[in-house]
Amino acid sequence: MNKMLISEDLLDFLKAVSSENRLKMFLLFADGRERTVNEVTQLMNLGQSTVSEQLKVLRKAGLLRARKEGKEVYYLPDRTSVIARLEKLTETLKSCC
Amino acid sequence: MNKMLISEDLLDFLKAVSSENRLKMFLLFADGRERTVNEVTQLMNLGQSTVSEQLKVLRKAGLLRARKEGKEVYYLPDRTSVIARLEKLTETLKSCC
DNA sequence: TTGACATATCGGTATAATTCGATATATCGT
DNA sequence: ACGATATATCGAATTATACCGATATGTCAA
Repeated sequence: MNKMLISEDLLDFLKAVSSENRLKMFLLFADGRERTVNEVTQLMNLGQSTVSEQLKVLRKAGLLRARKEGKEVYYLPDRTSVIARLEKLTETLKSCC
Repeated sequence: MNKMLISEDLLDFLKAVSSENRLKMFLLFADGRERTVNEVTQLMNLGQSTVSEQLKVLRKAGLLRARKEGKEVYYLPDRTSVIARLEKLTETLKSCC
């Protein structure tokens, strides 16, 4: 009855948070404040290009959103999307229980 | 207030479910029934050694438990642990929201 | 003890992910 | 238009992951 195939979206979400650095990066936003790529680069111990790429991964996976203002790009958590994906994950995994 | 460092356990859990094949493997147990390594091997399109290894990953990550009976090893979902880790994840990720 | 079977481990290979430095692109101020 | 700054993209190197076949280990039955 339950054709539980795994959605692309869910898998992207899981891949995004399965990297320690990316997860740390995301948790920088725990205060809800937005940050520029440069700010994140300072806080992480990684090169600028790396941070840019990984923030993009987090964005495509629905964890962050990006807002461009002048020459800067502000990233911020995508509250709605994160919650939706968490619920989807919970529903999927709990199917066994 | 919230010193949110990432636990090894949580990361293992995330890595385990971030692979499509491992996730499929886990979802085979959606009916709650236990299965041997061989049974899982039949259902997935993978070699026996691969399945054995990946089931071990799922077990170490707290998704499955293993029960040995004679020469067979029965795997089954670890309900309690899955739920605990899901809650931990949810709590961690929702810190931003 | 031997043979058959289930599972685990090992060694190797192919593929994918992470990271970097260099460079390209975009925007701003002068 | 030019220089400075922020970010993105590219190409390459390194490292990690997934997978396989072969083999080892453990268990049972004869």
